[in-house]
Amino acid sequence: MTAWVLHVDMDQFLAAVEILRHPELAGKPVVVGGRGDPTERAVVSTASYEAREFGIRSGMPLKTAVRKCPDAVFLPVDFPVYEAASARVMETLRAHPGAVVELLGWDEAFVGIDTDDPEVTARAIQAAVLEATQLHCSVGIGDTKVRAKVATDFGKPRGTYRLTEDNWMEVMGDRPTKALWGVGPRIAERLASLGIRTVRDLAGAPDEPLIEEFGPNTGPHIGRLGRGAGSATVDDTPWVARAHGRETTYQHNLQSPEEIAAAIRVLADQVVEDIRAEGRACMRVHLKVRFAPFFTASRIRKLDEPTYDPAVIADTALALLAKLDDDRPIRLLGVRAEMVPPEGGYDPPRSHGRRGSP
DNA sequence: TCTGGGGTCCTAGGACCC
DNA sequence: TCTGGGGTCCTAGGACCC
Repeated sequence: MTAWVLHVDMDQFLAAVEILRHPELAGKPVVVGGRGDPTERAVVSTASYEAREFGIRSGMPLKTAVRKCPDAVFLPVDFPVYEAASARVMETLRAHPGAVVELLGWDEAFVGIDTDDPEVTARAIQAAVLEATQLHCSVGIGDTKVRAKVATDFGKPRGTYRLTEDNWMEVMGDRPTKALWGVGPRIAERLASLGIRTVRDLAGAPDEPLIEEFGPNTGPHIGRLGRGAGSATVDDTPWVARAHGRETTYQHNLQSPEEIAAAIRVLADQVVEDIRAEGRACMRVHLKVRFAPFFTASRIRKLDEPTYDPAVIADTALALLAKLDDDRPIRLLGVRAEMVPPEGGYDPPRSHGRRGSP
């Protein structure tokens, strides 16, 4: 028996859930995003495969999507329904004998499992998820988390794919560094400035220039990504939130001090609901503001005393905003409350996009 | 036609103390 | 008159992911 990492990823998750309860939408271009109104300021959360054929992608403004496919069906994001579907999926994964399940998001998880035939296990998991939820998923198989995660894309839709030390370079070597999980456009650009463009370039790069460019922790981490190396340990410790925040893009830019203050109070009230539910007080307030046309700033302030008082959080956010001293119209405001850590701290300290050692 | 909302972690640099 | 290191706390801001 060998220890394997499986990465289970639901196919077109939000769109698939919507099609389940609206079967007449099967086969049609379906776009889930915002309030389902493509004339509003909002973006695509998930596009069905049919919608993707028109060039519609996640993160794209709804207004762009409707131009690409005027006949697409636009639906609002319905969080409670997706949460329920997600819970059934994760339950199913946990029920698989010997599986250790680490959630990565609503619609994906790592599954650690000892097996001689990971493809057979992957197929069994796909069948179990389909039976329990009528939803399809793809499964990446790897000898590390990074390789399993990257492998999933080659298995989509409804398939499996295996990436290990043996075929990593053959499959990934000529691809751009951006194809790696954890390398976004900015890091890809900085790597290119070092002459590193492909995964093979990165895998062969010595640590020193990476450390110089990205720092002592991140530099070697990025190098390891190029090799597909890294942790193979799937950790099922329940995730504990560090912070809760709310942000809103306004359909019309905010201009007057009164409407700005009112908007911040609304956000602070919502944030307090969330941290009360968590039972941990706010110790630091983060303000995020996007001025029109598109300049984003963020500021943080530690509170003298942890608090659940929405007025304190709102006043702190307003003070941070005042300090920015920028009177351009505002198109987005965000208030985030960093919470007091739980007794004994975060254990183990970890996260999804974890960077650095080990 | 401008570009969501929920998160996490990392790096750098200043302030301050010993 | 010039000026060491080490450590911690805090803020600013960047980057990534789903």
